[in-house]
Amino acid sequence: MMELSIHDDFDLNKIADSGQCFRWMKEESGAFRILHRGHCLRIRALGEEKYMLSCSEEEYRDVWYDYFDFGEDYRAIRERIRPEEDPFLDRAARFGKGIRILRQDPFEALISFVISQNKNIPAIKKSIEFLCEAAGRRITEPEGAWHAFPSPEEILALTDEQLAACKLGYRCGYVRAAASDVAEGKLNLARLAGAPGPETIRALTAVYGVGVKVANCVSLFGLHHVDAFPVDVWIRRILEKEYPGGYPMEKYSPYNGIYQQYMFYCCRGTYGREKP
DNA sequence: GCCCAGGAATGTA
DNA sequence: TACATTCATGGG
Repeated sequence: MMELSIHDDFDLNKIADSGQCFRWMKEESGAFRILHRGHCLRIRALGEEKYMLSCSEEEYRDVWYDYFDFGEDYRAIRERIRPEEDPFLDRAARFGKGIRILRQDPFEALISFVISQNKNIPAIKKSIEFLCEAAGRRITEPEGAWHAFPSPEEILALTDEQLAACKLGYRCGYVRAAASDVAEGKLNLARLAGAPGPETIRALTAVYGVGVKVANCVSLFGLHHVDAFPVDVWIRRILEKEYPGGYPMEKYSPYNGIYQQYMFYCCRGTYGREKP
């Protein structure tokens, strides 16, 4: 156990609800249980920018500091927005203040966003949990048992029936193809983390079942290319309404992905109904 | 029952 | 290149 003070943007509830991670679980105590690379963390807000974490200081330094991207100054990134030039984005960023882009495992992000296509977020979470229970390493702790996200090989070891039981529908073949490309080395995610954006999108969209939108989600959430800009149905509606003359992508480079998250969090589910 | 979901592959003109 | 259709399943 350790206590932590964070003075930069950091809001657990907003991050959990931002659509970038699917394995955060809110416990009855109000703490979040987070699974990441075979580690399990319970974290709870204490108020006054203080947090209680269930890990050792060593594990925090080795795993969680990086995961939460605490090396980045999100307040400074928000303050680059000029309210007089872009009142909508300013409003979205203030509403989404506290969101960070997690440094999630690239393979987990790849499979998760392949599964995400044409599903809503609760359904995505269920499918991913089914997949982890079916294929992921079981980890038992005093606080309970859980399953790590499976490796490519562990996914490939599943039968078609086992994969279908995860309620992946027509995405079963996509998941298998993505796992296979990574297992065979045709897709080198570690290398792409340091590759240019366009090359990364090209390599990802070469995978069967990965289109431009999923490729951008993997770039942003799995490879931490914070300039990647996923356009889903909600972002498309937001851009059509708020930026009829076109969204100024160059102006906001290299932080387009972060601003996209503010817009997504702020407006998902509202456009077509009412304004934020 | 009905419509839609952090879409992509495939077919058609 | 630009649309249209199809895909499997669950949430609301």
